[in-house]
Amino acid sequence: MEIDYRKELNKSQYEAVTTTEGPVLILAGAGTGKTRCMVYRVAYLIEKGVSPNNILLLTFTNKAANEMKQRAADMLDERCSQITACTYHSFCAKMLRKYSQLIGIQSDYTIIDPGDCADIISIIEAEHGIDKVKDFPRSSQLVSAHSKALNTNQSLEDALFDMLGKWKYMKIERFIPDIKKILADYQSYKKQNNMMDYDDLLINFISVLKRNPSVKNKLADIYQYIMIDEYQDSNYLQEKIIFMLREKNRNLAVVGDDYQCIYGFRGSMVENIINFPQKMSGCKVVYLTQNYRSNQEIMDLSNIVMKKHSLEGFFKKLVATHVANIQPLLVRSEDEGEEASYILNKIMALHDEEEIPYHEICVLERSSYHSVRLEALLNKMKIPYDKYGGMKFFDYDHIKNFLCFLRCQINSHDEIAWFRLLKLFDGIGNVYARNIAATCKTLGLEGLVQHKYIKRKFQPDLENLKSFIEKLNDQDFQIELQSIKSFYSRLMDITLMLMKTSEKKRRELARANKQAVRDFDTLIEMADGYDSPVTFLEEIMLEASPQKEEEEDRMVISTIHSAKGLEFHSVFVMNCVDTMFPSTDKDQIGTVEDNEELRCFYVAITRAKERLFLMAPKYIAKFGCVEEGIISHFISDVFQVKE
DNA sequence: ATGCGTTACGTTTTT
DNA sequence: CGTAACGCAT
Repeated sequence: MEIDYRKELNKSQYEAVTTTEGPVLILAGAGTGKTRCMVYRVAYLIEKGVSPNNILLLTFTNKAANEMKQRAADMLDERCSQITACTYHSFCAKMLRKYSQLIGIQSDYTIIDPGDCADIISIIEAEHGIDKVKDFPRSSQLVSAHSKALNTNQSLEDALFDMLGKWKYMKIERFIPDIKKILADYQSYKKQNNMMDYDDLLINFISVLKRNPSVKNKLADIYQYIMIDEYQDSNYLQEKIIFMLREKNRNLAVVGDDYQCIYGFRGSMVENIINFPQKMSGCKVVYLTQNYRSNQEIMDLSNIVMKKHSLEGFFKKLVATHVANIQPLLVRSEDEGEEASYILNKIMALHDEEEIPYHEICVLERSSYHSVRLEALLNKMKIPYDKYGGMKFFDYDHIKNFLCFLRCQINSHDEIAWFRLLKLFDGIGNVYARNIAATCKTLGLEGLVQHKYIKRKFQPDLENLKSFIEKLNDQDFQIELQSIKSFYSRLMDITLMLMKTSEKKRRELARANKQAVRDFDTLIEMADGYDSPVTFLEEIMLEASPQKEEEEDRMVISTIHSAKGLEFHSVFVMNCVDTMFPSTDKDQIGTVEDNEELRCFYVAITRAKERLFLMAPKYIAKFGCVEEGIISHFISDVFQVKE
């Protein structure tokens, strides 16, 4: 099928799509057809005769990558789905499965998530005997400071300072040498145990490229055309990778919008996109400013807010295609309860009277707990919704524990997985678990029967566990998952029985257990199509959400961070009051944090196509107390307040 | 050393 | 209001 690019794209989009040689920066404001450009670009390259094998498309989530591949394939043909399209992390993971031996790492390494990292740090702290020192930062804090330092090329001290603030940093400053020692041990622990955290995927791939020019050249030759989505959110390490692959051939298209850089806390650097033209000589810059998404009223609001408050970046004034004669609304409800019921009623009105399908309605929130009241109402009224952001499926303890059964089966020396599993048994707490896990680290399964607490009452349980895991090895993957489900749920029942707590708590726990078992079924469904735990675990670690069934018409509740790239007929933005959204207040105007909040606000309002409701309760609950809700300083001077 | 009950304390966002 | 660190009794 022939595609008429000139007809289907506007002038700047056409330029963005057809500039295939050399570096190009595509500055695409919200709703200006960024994704469309990427999809057409893939099709264009392939139609021009470029082999799919030579195209690399890096996106922010693997979901986005798959969608773009699919759209290009639907438009042109199946060849489009043969391109390499994934996140930086998945790409590095794939490359390391091939090349990690070159830097002395086995290729069957395990990917660990920040929770596992924190567990490792705790174990190391215990070895050093500093697990009970007062004021010592929590292991999860050390993990994120360490990660931030690496991703931003900062010193550990600076990263900790940024994270904790001056006051708290002073309290922990004296621990810096200890922290550095722990982190050094942490690095060697991972190496010894054949593990990589998210940052290692990037860092180790960089060292492969650095130490092996032949590999670098080979990959540069394979991936002749590289495209990167959401470039404003790339960080120091990610840019480094791309620049290394682009030393010779410079066919690199980066797409993004500096106004939408909202991952600074994770090391994203707006400077990467802002300075891209300077860094890549001969770079062409294409501006996309024609907005196809929102009505002019919504565009006016976003233009005015950015003009008033934005401190840096390329100023872009976006133009809409149509006027709606409906203004965005600022809703001043009494409190958060009324905010929730206002949203609920409006949703029902939109759906029932204006016939807006649920999936065209979205509630956005700065933080994922803001919607608890609303969710209760939606459940009560049986309005179906999906929730994006916040706690993810694979972050839940029962899911992680479930996966630890698999991990122990695959690698019976996986200390971290043993540590988690052992704590499930009655009578085993942190200390016993740590020590027995350490034994398993060296002895594997035998560790369960050769540790130093062999006479304790939990020993029969451990022997049971041992034979259970041994049996797993002979089973088909699906059957294996079923066995784990029944083993683990029985374990949960027994633990509940042995507990001596109030009837209230007991009922609560029983309900949680039931939910857990339902989640296991979801997990088992997700594993359908995989025939081994190894590949399943890898995919899971890098894209942590179960795919939902498409049929039902469901509305969306999402954090703003997880709503990137999405659009809806009607959008509600919750809690537009200082300290909630933005999380900063008037006193912080001019700080980097405040500016990131502004960009976050920009992302939020530009998700709306037609209707936009900015919610601002007059009173908000804080730590159980009530506080006045002060209208977000980004909009207080823009809106006349409607009561 | 564990596990329960008490108090203090603090709020993001995620590959 | 909910969670996490702390202290006391097993």
